[in-house]
Amino acid sequence: MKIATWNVNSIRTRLEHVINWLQANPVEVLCLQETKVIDKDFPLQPFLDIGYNCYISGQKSYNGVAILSRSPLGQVSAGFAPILGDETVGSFDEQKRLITGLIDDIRIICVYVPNGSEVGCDKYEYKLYWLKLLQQYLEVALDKSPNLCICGDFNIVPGDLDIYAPKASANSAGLSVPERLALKEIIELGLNDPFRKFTSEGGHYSWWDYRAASFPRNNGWRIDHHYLSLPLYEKATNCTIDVSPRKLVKPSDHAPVIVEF
DNA sequence: ATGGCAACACACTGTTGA
Repeated sequence: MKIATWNVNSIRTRLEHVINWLQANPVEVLCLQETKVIDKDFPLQPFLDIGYNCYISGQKSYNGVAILSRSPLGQVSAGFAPILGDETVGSFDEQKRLITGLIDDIRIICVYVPNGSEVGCDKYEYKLYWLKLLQQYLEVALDKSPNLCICGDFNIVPGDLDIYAPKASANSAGLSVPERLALKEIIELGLNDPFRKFTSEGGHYSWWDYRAASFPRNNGWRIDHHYLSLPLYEKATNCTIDVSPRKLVKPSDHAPVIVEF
């Protein structure tokens, strides 16, 4: 089984790329982020036509997540509130950043972690609190599901090997100590990064800035990840970043990442 | 230090992204 994640930076703009990619790479599950479209305008039919069930949670202009799956998902829900309750979550589900469903006995969670903008600003504080909620959410989810795969755009560079210029970017959102600590605490719930099971060297990235010829220079960041509970991690046979869609005309700034088990 | 590129909306400029 292959489970892929891809921040598409607008599903309507990237529709042809995603359809073509799925036809060439018929993964069981594709998790999408930054769909940037309200649910009634999501282009469902092209995905139904090629055999994917669609589960979507979108909003106007920003954010938005979706899970596409060859077989129907069970127990689908969006946002933190179905697990954590309205009182804990407050207004944090207004931004559509999490959707989940069950395939076989595997809990799939698709996330778009906030960007954070600049260290110390309101959006950065929002990101840190959002990560706290995610941690609480995962504690419950892991308790219920021994087989769990969370994947998406984490907007955090886990280690200095995961970015082309760690020192120059050290003060950027995505690298700060509190963000990395928040991710570490999430991982320590019992999750594992399958990319690092198979690849120990640096130079492998999933996002490249549109500006300054970042992609041809491979000036990238590895911020799109899967995290697997131990039973799944042990079964993982491969985890790769497919850079080919990033080479197309009008690409997303992110590349898809695929785990196989 | 700054800007560069792309997508979107109460659109031709401002905001967001990472």
